[in-house]
Amino acid sequence: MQATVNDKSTVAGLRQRADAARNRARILDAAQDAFIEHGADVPLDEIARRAGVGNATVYRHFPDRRALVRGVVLAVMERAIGVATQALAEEADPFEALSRLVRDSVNWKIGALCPMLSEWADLDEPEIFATRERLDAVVQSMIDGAKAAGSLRTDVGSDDIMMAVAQLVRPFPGAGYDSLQPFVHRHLQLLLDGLRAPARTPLPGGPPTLEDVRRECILAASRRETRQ
Amino acid sequence: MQATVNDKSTVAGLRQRADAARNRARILDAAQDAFIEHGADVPLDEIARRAGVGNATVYRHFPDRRALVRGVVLAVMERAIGVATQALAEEADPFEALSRLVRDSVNWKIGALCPMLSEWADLDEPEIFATRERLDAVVQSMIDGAKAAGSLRTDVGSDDIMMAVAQLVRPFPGAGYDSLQPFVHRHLQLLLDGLRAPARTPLPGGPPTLEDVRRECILAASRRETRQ
Amino acid sequence: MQATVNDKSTVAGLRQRADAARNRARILDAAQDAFIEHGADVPLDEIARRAGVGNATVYRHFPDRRALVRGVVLAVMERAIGVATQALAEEADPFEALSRLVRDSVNWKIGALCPMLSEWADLDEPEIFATRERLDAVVQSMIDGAKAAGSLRTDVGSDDIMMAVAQLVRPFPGAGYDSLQPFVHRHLQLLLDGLRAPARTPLPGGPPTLEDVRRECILAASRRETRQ
Amino acid sequence: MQATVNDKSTVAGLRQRADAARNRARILDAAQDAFIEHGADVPLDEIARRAGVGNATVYRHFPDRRALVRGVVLAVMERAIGVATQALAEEADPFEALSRLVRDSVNWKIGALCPMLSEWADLDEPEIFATRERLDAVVQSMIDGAKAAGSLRTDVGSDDIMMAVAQLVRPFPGAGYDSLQPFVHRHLQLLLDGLRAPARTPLPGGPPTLEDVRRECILAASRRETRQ
DNA sequence: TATGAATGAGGGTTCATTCAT
DNA sequence: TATGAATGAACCCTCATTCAT
Repeated sequence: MQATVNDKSTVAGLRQRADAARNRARILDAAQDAFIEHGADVPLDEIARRAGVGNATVYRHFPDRRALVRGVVLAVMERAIGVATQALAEEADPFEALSRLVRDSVNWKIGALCPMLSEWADLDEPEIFATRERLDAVVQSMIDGAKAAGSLRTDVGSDDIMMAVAQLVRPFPGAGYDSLQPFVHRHLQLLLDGLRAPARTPLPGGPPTLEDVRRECILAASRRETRQ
Repeated sequence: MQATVNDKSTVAGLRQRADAARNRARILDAAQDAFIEHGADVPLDEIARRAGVGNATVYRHFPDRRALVRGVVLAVMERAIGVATQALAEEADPFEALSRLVRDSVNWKIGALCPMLSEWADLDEPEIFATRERLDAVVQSMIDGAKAAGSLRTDVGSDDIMMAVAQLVRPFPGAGYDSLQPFVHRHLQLLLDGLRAPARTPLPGGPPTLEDVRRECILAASRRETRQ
Repeated sequence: MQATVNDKSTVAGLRQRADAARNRARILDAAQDAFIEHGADVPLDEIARRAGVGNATVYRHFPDRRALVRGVVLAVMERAIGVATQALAEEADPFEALSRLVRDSVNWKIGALCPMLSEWADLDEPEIFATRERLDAVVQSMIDGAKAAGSLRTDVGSDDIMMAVAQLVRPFPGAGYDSLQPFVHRHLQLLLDGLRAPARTPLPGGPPTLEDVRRECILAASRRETRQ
Repeated sequence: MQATVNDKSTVAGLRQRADAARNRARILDAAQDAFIEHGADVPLDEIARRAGVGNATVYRHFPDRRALVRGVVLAVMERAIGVATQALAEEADPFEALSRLVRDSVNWKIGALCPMLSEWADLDEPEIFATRERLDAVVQSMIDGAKAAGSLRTDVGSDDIMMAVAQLVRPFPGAGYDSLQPFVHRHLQLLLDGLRAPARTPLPGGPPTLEDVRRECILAASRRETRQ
């Protein structure tokens, strides 16, 4: 599964040296934790230090911060797909499967998706896009099942839910992941209760998608450029 | 009301110059938006640029980042108190008052409270503390009324709600406030639906407070220092 | 005596306002102490603070740091001339008069001449030059008398002595004037003992003058420019 | 001998790269001259420029100004120890050995010890302390010998002499080392003549030590803090 | 005139990135 | 390939100087 996450490795099936592969994995792990704890702006030297390699080694594996963010984001989404797939397979009630995914989001470290929402990720990059489609697909099947079973309100979309979860499990800036612990499971539960059918009040507007957000971001960015 | 938010201004009744007052307000506004969009670590030069003043002018009004954070946090809380007080006075149903406060949070920019949870804020500073008590008091009276009226679930606390709202209306990093528009009102409505009595499922743990979060943040920071 | 020390004041005999004159004196006093304690690079705002005036008032009286340095240097030299003249008049033995001037140099704050030796003073400026000539004259008469009396070695010049004194009473950088107290009077006494006739060993070279130093400084500066 | 002066180099026998060692030496040399010419507050960028390296390279070798001051002070003291030891070994007359050390002080650049008296040096740091003890020991043995031989006045201490020498060979601020040439050897000779036995006049007070100066400096600094 | 306010330039320091071993 | 070293740009903050009241 990790094998699909490659930057320079396994180009044309070229097997990379064992120690190089090990370094790559250690860098990704270190980066994931560092992103969660310090945000996407953490010094790369800090990541190198955590991984126990020289800073230039980080650059060999990931030419810049974007590439590193990309690697981490792909790894996290793969993990999420795994969790969701398993939940869907093991839970009879689709709403329960969704709940499990949401509640578990702290454990599979959806928080490491933070940089995905920062300026450092390119959501349109093909592999990111494809992986996100696969994640969406499994979440969507949960949602469809739960709506059909009458346990999930029908006016929400898959991105509605994923975005709300991502917001709620996002650590406060400069605070680190632990700062969420006292609240996050309560917040997620409030959200799940709000998602239950029947809907207590209608939601304003229609279900938007991540693309809508991206459009806004791009607009905002261009406005910012103009201002300068 | 804003008059209580002063750092160097109106000390001992000394009227400050009109242009200085104007600059101070512009800096606060710029800082508020910049904190929301980029977090508490945004370069002060960026804030100066947005405010249309030289960087040293920022330092004249606010001797360091802490002072600037303090000014923004105080201003936001004052605004929130105003909104909440008015809602409480005008709405017959206390849950409706709470809903109005929550829905309006995008307008009074609760997101600017983010830096309050960073290392740059001192929640124990007297004026901050007093203002927070006043805000808590009015929110708490909403909550108490709504619980008494049987419209709000009884297992939530005031900080539960404020924190969840703050998370949901926080813009994506580097994205700007507008990026939330497609989602934010839906998310807030989902939250409000989840807050309705009767509670559909129990919340895990007991209602925590901002202090619990602060404690975690400080612990994390000290752990970070230790590691180095 | 102070009346000769003027920058913009008493232009064409125009009497300045009493409060302006008072401010000017306070600024000079504050600058003198600040220069002694912190060196010629002390912030002008600090001087304004000590003088109890606004910073712009300093600029009104002294358009830039050079002018302020000039004012202080002139005042100190005037004081030195006074001390020397009096010593010459009161002491029968000219070497004793010289000793008194040297020993007293700490009191009349020759240390405030520090900035004269920094990049901030222009020794060729007419009034500075003239005042220095007057000081040299009185010192020279002491020296001539002492040499004639056979108590001062004959191979020293007036600038030899003044420079050595200035060096010995110069506070250590960043240290302030008090740091000298434990040593300075011993050092000055060692110097005076070394000046006694008969000379125990000949001095290398001939007696140089301040101008020789200036020539070296200018050469060094031009070399520095070239290097860049 | 220089080998004992290391900060990061040769830790646990780890050989550092040749170019890094070269840079380190060039930075130390440049810093030494810059300290002599401009004092301990000279911009580090200026030092980097003189050394022909980027400013960040200075920071790599010396994490802050204190470390750089420490490196320079250690190097100078080592050099002084070398000169003094050799003089003591080669000169039969101990006063002559002392004279040679004093006259040579311009060459071994005792002036670079200035920052030792600023806020940037920590005289209690173990290696500094130990090196100073070694320097004191050799100077003291000169002095003891010369006193015993009846050629040095008995009321002076080792720090008396070293401090006076340091003062006399200190270049004028902004002037560069060369500006001293016309005077410095004459001043040093005057001092040596004043040091000869028998003493022509008694010295005021008792022989103080560097520690006395440090105490004054620290007191002055604290007073300065208090005033603010 | 005296003053508080504004500002641009510069110094200290960190960090992403490139280079040389 | 992996690494320590080097560097320039950016940020925070201070200060000399100018401006507006």
